[in-house]
Amino acid sequence: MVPMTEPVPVRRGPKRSEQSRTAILVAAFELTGEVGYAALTIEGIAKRAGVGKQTIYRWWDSKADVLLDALVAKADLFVSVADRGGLEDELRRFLEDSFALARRTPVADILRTLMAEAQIDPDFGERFRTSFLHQRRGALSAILDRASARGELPAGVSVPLILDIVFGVIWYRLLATREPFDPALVDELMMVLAPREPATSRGNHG
Amino acid sequence: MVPMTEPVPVRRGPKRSEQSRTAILVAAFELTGEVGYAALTIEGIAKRAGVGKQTIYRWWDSKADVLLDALVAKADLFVSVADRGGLEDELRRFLEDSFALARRTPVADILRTLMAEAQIDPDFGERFRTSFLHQRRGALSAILDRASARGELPAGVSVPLILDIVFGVIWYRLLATREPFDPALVDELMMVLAPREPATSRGNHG
Amino acid sequence: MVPMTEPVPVRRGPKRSEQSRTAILVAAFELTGEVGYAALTIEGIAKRAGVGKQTIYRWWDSKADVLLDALVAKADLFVSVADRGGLEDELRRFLEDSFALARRTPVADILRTLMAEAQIDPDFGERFRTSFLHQRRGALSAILDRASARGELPAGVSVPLILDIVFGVIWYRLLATREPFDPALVDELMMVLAPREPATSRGNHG
Amino acid sequence: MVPMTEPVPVRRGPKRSEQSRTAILVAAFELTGEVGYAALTIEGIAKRAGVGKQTIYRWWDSKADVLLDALVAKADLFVSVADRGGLEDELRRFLEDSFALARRTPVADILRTLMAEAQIDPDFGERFRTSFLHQRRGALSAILDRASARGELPAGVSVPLILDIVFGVIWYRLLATREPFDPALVDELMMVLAPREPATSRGNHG
DNA sequence: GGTTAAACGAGACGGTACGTCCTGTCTTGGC
DNA sequence: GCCAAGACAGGACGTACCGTCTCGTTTAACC
Repeated sequence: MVPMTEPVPVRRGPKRSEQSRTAILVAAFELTGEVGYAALTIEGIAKRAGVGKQTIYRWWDSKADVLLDALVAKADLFVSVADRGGLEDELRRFLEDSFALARRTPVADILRTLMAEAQIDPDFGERFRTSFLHQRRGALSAILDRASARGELPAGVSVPLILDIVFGVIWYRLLATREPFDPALVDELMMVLAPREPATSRGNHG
Repeated sequence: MVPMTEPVPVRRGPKRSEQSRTAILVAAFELTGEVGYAALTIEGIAKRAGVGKQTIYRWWDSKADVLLDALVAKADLFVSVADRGGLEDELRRFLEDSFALARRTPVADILRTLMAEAQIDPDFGERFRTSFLHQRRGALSAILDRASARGELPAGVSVPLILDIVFGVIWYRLLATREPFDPALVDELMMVLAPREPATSRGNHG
Repeated sequence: MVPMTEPVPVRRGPKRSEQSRTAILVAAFELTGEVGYAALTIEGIAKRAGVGKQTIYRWWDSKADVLLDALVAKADLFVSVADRGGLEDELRRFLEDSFALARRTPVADILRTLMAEAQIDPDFGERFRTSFLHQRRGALSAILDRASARGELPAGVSVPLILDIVFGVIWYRLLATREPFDPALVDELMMVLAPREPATSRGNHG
Repeated sequence: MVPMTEPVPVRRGPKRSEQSRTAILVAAFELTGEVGYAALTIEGIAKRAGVGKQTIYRWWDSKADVLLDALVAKADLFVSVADRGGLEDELRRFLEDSFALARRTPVADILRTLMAEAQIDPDFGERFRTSFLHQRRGALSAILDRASARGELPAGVSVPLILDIVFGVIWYRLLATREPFDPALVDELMMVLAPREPATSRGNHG
């Protein structure tokens, strides 16, 4: 018997055009900025990118997916997660990086948009949650798990709760109040989530 | 001197049809449940309600505005804010009521949808924020201001921060994690926001 | 037997407002000139006339009927029919008057429009034919009948044929060629319809 | 030097669908017969033809243009113009053919409608005149020019006048009197337009 | 002089069609 | 076989009018 080789996909013809892909992402990014997501259309992207509509439909499921790719391609979404030896340092750094990201207007706009679309289009919601939100949550989770192992977390405050609070506050600001991401907010959050224990007792609020 | 009467706009002609208004709200509510917001159309609402499209356009700016009205008309959105003498009681009650609301599937679905639309349609966003979100925030704010006056708030934790945390956590669950509003979460939140000070030690939560 | 009196409609309440009627006719006339018949609407007439739509619907069946009334009210549609003793004189006079009428731009425009609407709206067509076209035809018919009695008509040329030719040529110019109603055309028509018999032989065209 | 080739518009993409075009013309024709021109709508044509509205708007300017195409496609609008050696024969043949055409109900109905629409929609009017009326006029004009060259026309009767009379009578019957196109009318018209010279007197050019 | 009914300006209403826009699919010809 | 171009069926958009129907006011005729 002949050993099975892998079924060889028989791909003939040209490979995916990187040039088209890039043009599409750029067009989507720019158009969102210019006309807003509501007025963003596949046709508009195609025309701006000098591309056939089919080329977009071939590789993405929706305009939100294009935008998600565009966001990742365009913006450096780095947030520090490195082990710096203590919750204080690491959490503060995470918050500062996250706030800095949320202050970059086009990034914030697209995040808002994607979170919105995730509510309206359930399929995209699934993709957005698993490919983006879970990943973000995992990053902070790593920091907090280390802190938990070190016994740095306040009693009664679980890791999931802190995740909910941190991301909750960030997204709530983005989506609801739209107030600026003031650095002072980092301090306030630190106070609640990683209170520095005074020598004698905590909670001493005169 | 004769007291000025208001200039009387002399409205002649037929009055707004309450019957049509109700039929539209019901239709919008039902259709959202049946086909989802993405497939909800003004035309569909009009047809279901047995109403001309113009009658919808005459009184609402968008399908999201219809849905917002429908939510308010349909759901009892009551959340307790009464002065019960102490933060502990009042905040817990507020959280429990809010969670209960967020557990009612159609209510949660419409809240998600409206928050999403608020991101995509800036005009509706403005209306949603001022007519709905601000009001909710004001309710909790009243509780917290009273508590602040009583000196019940932990040191370093401002009222706005608590507002952000409470609503942040609620909306983050609704929009992002979609995890159930477990009653235990109330306890956890209370622990962080209104820690019961035991006389001797911290974290003693019996 | 008691003689039948008319059934007495027992009309109480206000009489038809002549002011409204006039305002409507004027508005219809003006608007037709300004925006054209295609863009003429009952609503537009009502608004321009400062009148409720119902007032128009109460007294007219269609915008074409309003326009027909407006035409009659506005334009002096007199065409000479008087017995002048000979076909030559009378027919020439009739043609000249008719041409003069057809040269008055707004009159021609409205005639075109009404003839057009008569094709498209069969009910109005019926009214237009009986209340307007028949009357015109009757006028010329009177002239020709007199001429026929005097033996002035060329052999083999019946009255109905002349009616068809005269009105045919006029309407064809109005509707199809839109060429000016040149006075020379009167002469040409006279030549065909009422050739002046030279003493000796007919058809003597030197 | 290389001869310039035409710039070659490089038409890529699908060609116009003949199937859709035909379905549209048939639907327009049928619907006009069934519900009348006033109730004919682009939407109705599209639905009946199983076609998107855009496909109609892409290729035609108005429902009247569709109908004009439908008329040309559906009806054999042939009218004899051949040189038969004498005005008598040729004109009689032209009249008989034209009358026959005007007796075919759907043809007459559509002609009426198009002439009407030409009055109401000036743009269509222009197209109708140049693409249809001029052509008809040209046909008869050819006959008459030949006759004129042969000296067969009665003195004082110009070619344009005959054109006006012939088409005037036909259209006037179609639009105004709606009386049947009786064959006797041909004889009457011949008598006026091409009088057979009695044996004795002049003009006898047999 | 009070009653009653019609005509009125205004405009909300259920509808229908408009002409535009975009969807996602399909077709063509070039590379 | 991917691609740009773009025609296609479909369907919603938001607008404009249709003709009907209140509404409250004004104006006669009748009692």
